[in-house]
Amino acid sequence: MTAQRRTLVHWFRKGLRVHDNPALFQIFEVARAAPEKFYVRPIFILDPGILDWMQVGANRWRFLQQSLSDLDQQLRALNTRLFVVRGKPVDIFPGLFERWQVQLLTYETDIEPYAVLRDAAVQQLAASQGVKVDTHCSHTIYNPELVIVRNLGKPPITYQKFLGIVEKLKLPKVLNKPKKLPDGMQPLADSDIYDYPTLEQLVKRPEDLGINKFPGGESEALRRMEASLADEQWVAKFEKPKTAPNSLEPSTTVLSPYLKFGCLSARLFHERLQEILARQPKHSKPPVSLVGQLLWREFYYTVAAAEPNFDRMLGNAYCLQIPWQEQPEHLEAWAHGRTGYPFIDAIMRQLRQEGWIHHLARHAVACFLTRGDLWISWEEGQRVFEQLLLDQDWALNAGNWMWLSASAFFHQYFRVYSPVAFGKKTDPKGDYIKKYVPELAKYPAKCIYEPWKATLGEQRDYGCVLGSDYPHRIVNHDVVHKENIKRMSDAYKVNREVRTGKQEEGHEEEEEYEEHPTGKRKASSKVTGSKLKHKLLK
DNA sequence: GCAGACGTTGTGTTT
DNA sequence: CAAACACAACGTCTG
Repeated sequence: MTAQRRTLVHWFRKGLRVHDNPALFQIFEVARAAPEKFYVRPIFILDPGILDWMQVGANRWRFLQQSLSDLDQQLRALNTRLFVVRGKPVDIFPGLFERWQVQLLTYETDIEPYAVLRDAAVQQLAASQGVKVDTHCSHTIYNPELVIVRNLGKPPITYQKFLGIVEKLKLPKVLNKPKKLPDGMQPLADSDIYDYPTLEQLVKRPEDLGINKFPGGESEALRRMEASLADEQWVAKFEKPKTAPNSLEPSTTVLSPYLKFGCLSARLFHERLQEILARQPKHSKPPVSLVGQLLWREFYYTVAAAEPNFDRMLGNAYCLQIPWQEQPEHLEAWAHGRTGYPFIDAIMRQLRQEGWIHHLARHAVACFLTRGDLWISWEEGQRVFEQLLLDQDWALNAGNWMWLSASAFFHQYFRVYSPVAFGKKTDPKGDYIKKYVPELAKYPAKCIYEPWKATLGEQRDYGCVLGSDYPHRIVNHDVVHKENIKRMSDAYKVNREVRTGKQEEGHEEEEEYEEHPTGKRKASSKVTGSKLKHKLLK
C-alpha cells in the first residue's frame, strides 16, 4: 500500500446511480488522469440524524437497502465499490478526511433544509482540513436557484409562469455512466465494515413490510423507464388527468420512487421523452403530459428551495393560514383505512401495503382529510404520507398537500372530490375496493362505494355488517363538505384581510384557532415572525 | 387600480 | 351520451 496516495471521495445522498451523475463522473475523470496518485471511495452515510427530520416506514427502508445493494453492484462493475459509513456526517468527516487523506469531495446539491444545513457544516469542516469540495446540481433538470434568479429573485408560484421561465433555459448535458477505473484504485486494506446494510439492519419493524412490488435500485429504475418508453404512442398521448387512480395495475409509470432517490435521472428521462416526442408530431403537452409531470417536480423544488418552512403552515410564505382542528380519532381512522368510505379506505390501505398510490388517489384522500371532509391539517396527512410513500419527497409532498388543501397554488376550494362519486368514474364495479377492502368483496356495484345504503339484511347476505365487520362512515360527506366550503370561504376572507390590511364588509366573529403540535420538528426562529402575523388571524 | 382570462385532474343536473 | 351549465366564487397574471 502506497502511503502517499490521496483519496477522491464521492458522497452519495440522493442520486443513487452511476448514470448521469456529474459529481461521481468528476471523481472518475480526476482518478483516471492520475491513477497512481489516488484511491477512489464512493461513500454513502447512514445518518441517524435523518430520523429527527423525517419518518421512514419499513417499505421505504427496504427500497433504500435495495438501492444501496444495486449501487454497490454498479460500482463494482466500474472497478470500485460502495463504502457505507455509519454516523452523523459532521462527526464522521473529520476522521475520514484525516485517515483517507482526502483531496477532493464531490456531491450532488440538495435544497432540503436538513441537507442545506448539513452540507454547509461539512463544507466548513472540509475547508478547515484543506479538502476541496465540488458540487453539482443534477437531482433536477433545472437548477432551482437559477430559476429563481431568472424570475427576478422570487420563485414563480404558478405552473404557467414556471414554464415560461424554464422554456428559456438550456437543457443540461446528460452523462453516461463513467468509464471503468483502472485496476489498483481501490484501497486494499478495507474490511467489511463498509459493506452496505442488510435488510435486517435497516428494517426495524419487518412486520410492516408489504409486498415488494417496486424494488429499489438503478437497474430496476432503468428497466422500468425502458418499459414505459417502449410504447411511444402511449407516451405521446399521455394525459395525467385521464389515467385511472383505481386500476388494479398502475396506469402511470411509477417512476416516482426512483426519481426520489435518484436511482433514475430526471434529466435522462426528460431527454428520452423529448427524443420520442420529436418522432410523434401529435402529442400531449405540459401540464398533463409526461414531460409536464417532470416539470411539476421541478416547479415544487423551485418554490421549496426558497422556503425552509415549506412543510409547515406557520411561517410559510406560500401557505394560507387555515384553522384546521386536531381530531386524533378521525386522523387515525383515515391513516389506517377505517373511515367507512370504501374508496378512501382502499387507497389508504394500498398506500400502507405497497408504498405507492396513483396521483389522483392522493388527491381523493388528501381532499378528504383536509378541506373536503375531516378538516384536519394537511401537515398531519403529510406526515402519514412521509412515512408510507416510497416516493416521499420533501418538496413534492408538502407542495401537493398545500395544493390539495387549497392552502397554496390551488384556490378553487369549492371543487371538492366526492369520496363516493370520484372513484366510480373509472371503476364502476368497485374491483379496486374489493382488492384492498376485502371484507366488502361481496358487495354489489350499486352500493360498494356507499355500503350504508345496504339494509342490515343485505349486509348480512354480503357477509359484512357495518359497525362490526367494517366501520360506519365517520362523517357524512354530503353534510360536512358544504360546511367546510363555508369554513374555507371564511378562512380565505381572513387571509385576505391580513394581506390587504383591510376589513371586509359583513365581517363576523372568526373561529378560534388552536395551535396544534407540529410533532418532532422544532420550530425554527423563522416561525416566530409569522406567528405575529398569525395572531392577527384571531 | 381594475376587469377579464385563466387555472393539470369536481359534482350533479340538464340539454 | 357528450356537452353545457349551475353551484357560488378563489388567487394570479396580464393588459
